[in-house]
Amino acid sequence: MFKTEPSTDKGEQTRRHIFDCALELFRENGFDATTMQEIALRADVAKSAAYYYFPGKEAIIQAYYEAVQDEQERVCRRIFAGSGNLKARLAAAMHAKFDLAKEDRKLLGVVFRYTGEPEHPLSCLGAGTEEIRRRSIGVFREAIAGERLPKDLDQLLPVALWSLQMGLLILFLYDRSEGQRRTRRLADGALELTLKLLALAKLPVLKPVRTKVLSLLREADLLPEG
Amino acid sequence: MFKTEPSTDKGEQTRRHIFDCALELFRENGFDATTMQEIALRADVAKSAAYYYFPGKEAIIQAYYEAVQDEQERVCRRIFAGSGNLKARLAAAMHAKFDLAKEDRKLLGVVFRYTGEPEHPLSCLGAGTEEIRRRSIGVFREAIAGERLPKDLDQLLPVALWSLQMGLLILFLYDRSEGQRRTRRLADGALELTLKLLALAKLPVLKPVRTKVLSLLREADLLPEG
DNA sequence: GTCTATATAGCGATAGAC
DNA sequence: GTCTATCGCTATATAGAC
Repeated sequence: MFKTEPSTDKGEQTRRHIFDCALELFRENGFDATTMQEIALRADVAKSAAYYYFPGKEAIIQAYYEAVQDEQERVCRRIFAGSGNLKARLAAAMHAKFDLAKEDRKLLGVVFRYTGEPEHPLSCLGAGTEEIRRRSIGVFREAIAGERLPKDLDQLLPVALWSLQMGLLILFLYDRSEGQRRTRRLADGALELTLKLLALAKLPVLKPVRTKVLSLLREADLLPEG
Repeated sequence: MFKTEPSTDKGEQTRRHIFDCALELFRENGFDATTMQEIALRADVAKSAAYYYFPGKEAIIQAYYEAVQDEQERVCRRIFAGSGNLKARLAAAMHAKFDLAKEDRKLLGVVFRYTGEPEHPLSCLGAGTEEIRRRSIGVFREAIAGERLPKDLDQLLPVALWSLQMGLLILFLYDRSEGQRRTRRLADGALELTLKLLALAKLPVLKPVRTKVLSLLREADLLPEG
């Protein structure tokens, strides 16, 4: 990956300090309007010190997204330990990320900047972000862990829910309703629908459809273990 | 929009010439590796002449995407005039864009660069690209024009098909199979499934689901005429 | 390993020529 | 309206100091 993990205490502190200052500036003036120069200035280090820890501004955003992911996992693990209700667990996973990102919607948008560029190390669907994506999908895997589903659905659901979350995150960024309640309602509705479809998927009429969907996705290499 | 429409013949020629040279360079060296300086150099104009016609490199990509859209419409109109088969029309619309972009997959990725930034003029979901998006959806509207569907589905389908196309386009960029046949098969399968679901949507069992989906999307402002 | 000083090259804005 | 010359600012690589 991209990170230059500092190996000393002092380095760790400097890195953290640069990171904090950068986020401050991003929040004050926006991502594009902030320069590495300004970040270094506020952190009281030379510009090249900032580059030593982060290859560029985008790497700082990536670190920010990883922090959000850490926090989501912490929150979800606590909730999953308590509740046995599937719908509540899924809703918690979805809304946790919204809650964490709601003050930083402009920053979050940058995470999607290289979605269309497979080779870019920061492409949110590319090889460079595989680990964080695996963790992000893992949250949903844990959410449905107790459900005893057929094996194919057990593979399909976490990826499907993660895709849903990514799509909703984009809508979230465009949602100008207060507290983004429009997107939150859509998320709730989509989850309800997912659960309904999950039940329907077992009906005889829909059996061929279910098989078709799964084989299509498998062929397109969109499911784990090809 | 972003365009500086030249009003003289000479201006139109210069613009076109800069555009052609830029595309050449993008194809040779990639988008990010190409500078406005180099573009101007190849086009035999001053750098600021390039900036006079295009506010930046991204604007050139936007113009490229508009050219692709023009061509897709031309191709589709010809096909739609001939064939009455719904599935063939939809497949034609999907594959037309793939065919046009297949040599320029790296360039196309840049079109998605500002997807997560609503205010950016080049955000492919933002206000600045509304016209081209309307046209892109319109292709699917024309494809289903002869179908006499219930009014709600008539509104839903074009937007749904356009979303499908956008999603498939991203997979298309990541698809390293020869001729991107993996994505093309997925597209065919997804269309088949869509038509199947369209038929199923009329079954009594699924009536509440259909209503739910439509009201959800309407609430989230994802359908025309709110 | 941590960080600074320095150097090159591109971006994009401006004033103004034609 | 079309285009040029020029300028200040930024990104980022490199050599090397501590």
